[in-house]
Amino acid sequence: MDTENVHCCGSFSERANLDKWIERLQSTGMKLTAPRQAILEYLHNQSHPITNREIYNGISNDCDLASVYRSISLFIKIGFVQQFDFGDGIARFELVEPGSHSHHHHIICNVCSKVIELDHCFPDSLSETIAKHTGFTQITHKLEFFGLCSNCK
Amino acid sequence: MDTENVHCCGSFSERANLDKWIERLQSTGMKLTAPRQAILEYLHNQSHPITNREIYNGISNDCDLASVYRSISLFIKIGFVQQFDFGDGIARFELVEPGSHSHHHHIICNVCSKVIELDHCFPDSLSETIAKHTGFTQITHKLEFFGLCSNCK
DNA sequence: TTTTAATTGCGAATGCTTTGTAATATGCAT
DNA sequence: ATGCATATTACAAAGCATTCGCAATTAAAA
Ligand SMILES: [Mn+2]
Ligand SMILES: [Mn+2]
Ligand SMILES: [Zn+2]
Ligand SMILES: [Zn+2]
Repeated sequence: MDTENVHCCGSFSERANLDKWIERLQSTGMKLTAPRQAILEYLHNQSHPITNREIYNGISNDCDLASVYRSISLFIKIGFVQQFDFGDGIARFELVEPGSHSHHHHIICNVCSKVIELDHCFPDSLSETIAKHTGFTQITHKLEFFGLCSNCK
Repeated sequence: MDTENVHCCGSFSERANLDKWIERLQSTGMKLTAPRQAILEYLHNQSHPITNREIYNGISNDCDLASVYRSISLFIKIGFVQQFDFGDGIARFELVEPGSHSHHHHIICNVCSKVIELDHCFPDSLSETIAKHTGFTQITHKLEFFGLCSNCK
C-alpha cells in the first residue's frame, strides 16, 4: 500500500504533502499564519468534507471560529478548498488538489451520515445537451447522492 | 396553446387545477385554513422554486411568516411540495404533481439568477453503478446546474 | 530592528429558520 | 345552527450558521 494515497497522520510522505500546501499558500503572497497552518493541517488529515465548526473543534484553541470562516473563504478563493452541500444547511469543505480529483461527488447515508467519496459522474454529453436546450454556457453542476448505507439498511 | 399547461392566473382550468390541490389537502385530514389556501394558490401560480419569504411577501397580510414555514413543512411531509437548494443558503420550494414531473432539476444563471426547469437527467445506470460500488440502497440524488444564461453571456 | 499592512480575536450583528404559547378557527357532533 | 375538541395561527423570542467592525497582534519586507 502506498502511503501517498491514504490519509494517515505522521508518515513522512504525508508531512511532505502538507508542506506542499504550505508552500503553495506562501507562493500566493498570503501570509503564513498559525491559524492557517493549523486549518490546512487539519483539512489535510480528513478524507471527507467537514464543517467550519468541526475544524474549529479539531484545532481547539489554536484559532477563533471567525478566523476559521475567514481562512476557509480564502482557501476557496485561491482554489485550495471546495465547498459541498449535504442538504442540512451546514457548509462542508474539502482540500482538493487542483485539476485531477477536484471535480467529484459523494453519497451520504440518510440514517448515520456515513460519507463515501465517489469518482462517478454522468457524461459531459448531458451538460452539452442542456447547453443547447437552454442557451446557457459555462455550465457546472452540484450533485450529491443519498441513500441507506450497508450498515443501516 | 393549451391553458392546462401554463401558469397563468385566472383561467378556468387553472382554477380547477388549484381546486384539485385543495381537495387533496382535505383528503389528508389536515384542516383547510386560509393561510394554507393562500400559500397553495401562490405556489400554484409559480413556475420555479420560491422561498418562504417570497411566499410571505406574495400573500402579504394573509398569513404570518412562521406559518408559511410551518405550512411548507407540512406540504413537504404530505408530498405536495419539493425542496430545492440553489446554493445560496435559502431553501426554495415548488408544488409538484405526485409521480410524473416530481423528479426534475434546474439550471440557474450565476449572474442574474434566471432559472430554467429541466427535464434532463442522467440514466439510472449511474445510480445502479454507485449502488454496486458503495453498497448503498434506496439511492436518490440532488442535482442542479449553474452557468451563464443567454442574456448574461 | 523598525515599519507596515495583513490578519486575528472578540463581540456584536445578520439572516434564515424554529419554537413556545395563548388566542383563534376548523371540522365534527349534537 | 350551536357548541365542543383540538388543530392551527399570530406574535414574540430563541436558535444557529455565518458575517462584520474594530482594536490588538503578527508576518514579512525594509
Ligand atoms: Mn470529497
Ligand atoms: Mn422545478
Ligand atoms: Zn448509514
Ligand atoms: Zn443570467
